[in-house]
Amino acid sequence: MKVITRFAPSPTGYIHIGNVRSAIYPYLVARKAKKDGKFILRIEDTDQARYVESATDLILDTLKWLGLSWDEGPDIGGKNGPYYQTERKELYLEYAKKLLEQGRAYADPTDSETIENYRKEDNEKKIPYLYRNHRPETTPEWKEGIPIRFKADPKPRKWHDEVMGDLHAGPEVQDDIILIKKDGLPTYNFAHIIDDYLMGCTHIMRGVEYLPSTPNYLALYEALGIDMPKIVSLPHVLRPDGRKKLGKRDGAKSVTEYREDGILPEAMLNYLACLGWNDGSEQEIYTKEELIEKFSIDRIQNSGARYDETKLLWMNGQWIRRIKDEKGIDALFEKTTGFWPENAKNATDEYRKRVLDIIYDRLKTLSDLREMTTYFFSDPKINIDMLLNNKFLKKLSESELGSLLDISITKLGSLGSWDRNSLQDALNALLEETGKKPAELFSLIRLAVSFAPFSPALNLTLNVIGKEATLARLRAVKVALLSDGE
RNA sequence: GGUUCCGUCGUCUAGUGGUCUAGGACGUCUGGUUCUCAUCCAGAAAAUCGCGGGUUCGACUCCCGCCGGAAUCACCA
Repeated sequence: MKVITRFAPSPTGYIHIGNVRSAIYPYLVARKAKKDGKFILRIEDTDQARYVESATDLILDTLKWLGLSWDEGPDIGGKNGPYYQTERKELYLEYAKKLLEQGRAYADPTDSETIENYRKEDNEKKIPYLYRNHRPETTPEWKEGIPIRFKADPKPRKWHDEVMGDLHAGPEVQDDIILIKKDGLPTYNFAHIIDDYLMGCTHIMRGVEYLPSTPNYLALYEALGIDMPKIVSLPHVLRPDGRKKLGKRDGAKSVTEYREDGILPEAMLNYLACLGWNDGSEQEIYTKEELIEKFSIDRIQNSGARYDETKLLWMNGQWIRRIKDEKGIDALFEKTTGFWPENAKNATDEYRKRVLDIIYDRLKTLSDLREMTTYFFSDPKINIDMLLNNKFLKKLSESELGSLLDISITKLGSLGSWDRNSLQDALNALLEETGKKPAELFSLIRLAVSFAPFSPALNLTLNVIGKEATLARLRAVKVALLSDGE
């Protein structure tokens, strides 16, 4: 059984999280069918007014980042090309002419002003606006510059939707839709039907917003003598704060914006795939391969799902840890390029890996690296107030803090080996020597060395910072403390 | 307004007539992991299954009505 799916975006801008799922799901379905599956990418650029030059590249880039691949498309070609609808203009015309000959379509010379009036009149009369009620009595021979309209065959229609189940609609939603526009290009309504047929698509997966137009498509299939493909309506991704469909106007970010924010493509794919789909098990984290293996259309949810960034963030953290734990620090490190703080630019990869190794399990996004790791790469700005206001340290006097620093400097300075274990032993010994609680002594050293709100375990932090830098920083704080007291 | 779709914890969801005094995950809260933040672990709170009728010995699950929400009604896709 062949399974041919497609993603058919229009190049009007970036792909946002509200609509990538209509690329992910068909991809998954095609790949699940293995050798029998094919995923086609088609660019629906028939709207000249909204066309954005760079949009196609942006779309391709987004899909690639997510790890999606296609078997035919604008960049790689294929036997069903071309894959830009504007380049298929003659094809649509051919089929439109066929309908014209059959008397199932007509050239409509009515100007847009008149049409607008029809609409207004009907609205005032509170009757549903249907163009077929205003169908011109005589229509001219078709020639370029005149739109072609379908001649509707309104009747009750029933069909099956793989997600929504058995659906039906009455004649009141079927109308004389435009097939070919004045500019000679087809409308989406017509073009997609011809393309899907010619390209052999077996499943039409798209957002539910097309569901109300389906009766018109049914009529078109009928008139064209085309077997109807499987219709798979995908529920909307909803705004986090309400039940409305998420769109660019609601601030839906582009998928690639998340890449810049340090979201892993694995996490994005995982989150999006599971927003409105699950395999019935309690699994939450899925690799792309698992998704392909387990995905099934009949388990797609039929109600909309709110987009919840918190869960995405959680999932991203899970993926960061998973990559490190399963593939090692090098695999994670490769993904951190571009996310390091400015002052890390002269550090070696080796050093950065050591930093990553002790900090990775507190990352939610890769870009957290920028804020969380600066003190590993250069001496932090000394902030005595931060020390004095710390909830554990404010009980101690400045001279007491000073002598604690002295003892620490001496102890750590005499340390022969600077490895993690020796450091931990030394810190424990210091605890005993000073009689202080870890909360006090460790907070002091940690802050003196990092002046950061948080850091990894103290011995690990000192280990990476190194003996020389650690001692220098402690001494500098000691000096600053003295001058502060004067 | 017409048409169509949807309706289980705050959110994503499991659930296909009895095992549901409704399970999991995120989030929230509490406790633990020698400092912090996070991870991790343990635990808690959180859904009268939109409402009202029916069918049935029994309904979240089937039927009807209602209510609420959404989508769509372009020479845009």
